[in-house]
Amino acid sequence: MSEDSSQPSWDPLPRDFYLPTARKVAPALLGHFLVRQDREGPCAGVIVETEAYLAHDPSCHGYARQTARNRSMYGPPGHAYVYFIYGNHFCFNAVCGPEGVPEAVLVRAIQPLMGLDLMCQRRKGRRELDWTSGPGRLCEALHITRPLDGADLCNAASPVFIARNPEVLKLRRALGPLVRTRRIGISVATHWLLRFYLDGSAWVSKRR
DNA sequence: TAAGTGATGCAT
DNA sequence: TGCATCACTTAA
Repeated sequence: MSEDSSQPSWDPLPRDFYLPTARKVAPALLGHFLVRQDREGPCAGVIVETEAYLAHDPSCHGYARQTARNRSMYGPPGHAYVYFIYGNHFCFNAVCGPEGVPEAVLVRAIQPLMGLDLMCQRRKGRRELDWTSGPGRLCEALHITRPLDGADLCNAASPVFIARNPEVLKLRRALGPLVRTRRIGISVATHWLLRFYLDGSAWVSKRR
């Protein structure tokens, strides 16, 4: 028995990967793997769309001050920041920058890789392109909810983590070009170019 | 294009 | 306490 779905050989990105500003980390995450494992089994996808939220960015949840909701953003890098929005949806972020500096990368879309049956179930049989093409959609497909807030993304035993793609450059070439645009759904700092995506992926949530 | 959904955070 | 806001999704 070499490897099976119960013992995947994922190699988590190290904590110092998340130490730089989210502006740098957001594009660097493209092509790596978001991995979720729970009682139902493992699920994973290629990260194809991200947005950076910065410490001195008025659209960042941590901009004003630390609160109960954004506490994880102020913690050490390489942990999850998961929040509930619009009464319906969760959004998943990777905390960046040193402890005390509230920065994070919102993962807006992944391209399904494994656990497709689970994603299909959780997304109620919708077409595959709609499973994970949006921040709320991917959280539903991977069953990412508030209890995962603060989870360690640098530990392969964690319920959610990010694994290194050893062929990330090759994959970026295949799914490129890498496009940088304005962020989606915000009302301030709307012109800042902090959204990044791989234009060749059909799972990108919105073009432009 | 707009309604739904409920936690959050700031103003009372 | 009250209420506007919200890093979204779906159905139309």
